[in-house]
Amino acid sequence: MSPDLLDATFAALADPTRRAILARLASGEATVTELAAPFRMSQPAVSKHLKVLERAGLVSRGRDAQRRPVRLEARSLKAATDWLENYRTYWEESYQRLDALFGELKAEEGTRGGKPEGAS
Amino acid sequence: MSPDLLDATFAALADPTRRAILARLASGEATVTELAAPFRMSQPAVSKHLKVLERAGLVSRGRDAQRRPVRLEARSLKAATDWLENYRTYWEESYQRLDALFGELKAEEGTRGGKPEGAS
DNA sequence: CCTGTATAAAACCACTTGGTTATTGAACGA
DNA sequence: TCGTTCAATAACCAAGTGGTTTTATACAGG
Repeated sequence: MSPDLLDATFAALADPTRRAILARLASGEATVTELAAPFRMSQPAVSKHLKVLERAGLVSRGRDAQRRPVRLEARSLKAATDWLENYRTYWEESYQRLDALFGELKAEEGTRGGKPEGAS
Repeated sequence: MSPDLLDATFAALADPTRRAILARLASGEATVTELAAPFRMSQPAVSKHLKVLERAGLVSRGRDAQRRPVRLEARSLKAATDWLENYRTYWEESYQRLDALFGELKAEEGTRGGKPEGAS
């Protein structure tokens, strides 16, 4: 995933209204007015949110007469999740490795030459 | 995870500088000036980014004399990832369920009473 | 006690964001 | 063709963001 897309995706997910829109879309396509209804918010406001979601690739638009149905774009949702998952795993591993090392050093220092725990 | 924390977390992750800071922290604690060095950016700017990361719980600060070492907060990183993963799974499942249903309906309609594909 | 160092805080600026209302555009239905 | 409906665009506004420079604070060490 490109950094720009990551920026756009996380930024898109950072808004509760947009997360609610995604949640709503999980139960099927919807038009802009349908999406706007529950939000006590004007139609243009929702259109703006949709544009943000679209720029992040989280959503795509169809065409049905004058309606522009919105649908979840599962693929790019998965891409974003995978990215986070991979990085998180890596970060966590590094952290734990360092933490273990630090713990070892501290233990050594404390006991002056008698490693207490099962340090490899 | 509370909506506010989700907002803060995704917003924090939406900035490439902050993601780079997290990546850097995976290889160990660092001070503000250490973190600021590679970024051709002033120290206060980095301090602001750190405050954003801290508000999201992604990072915590220690105290070592006048230094304030920053460390990755693996736990809340995991919380965020888990949240996304759960929701993504749910969304994707709903989507696929609906998509399959839609495919079935279309097939029925198209062939007028002779399901062509292996629809269960 | 003064000096240097590490960080935070303040004040400021340009740009973006999330919202509004009003207007325009596109497609249908009669 | 005319009105209606769904959505996008425009123009605007308040508040937030990401950066700056300058100033203040806290601590260590001679």
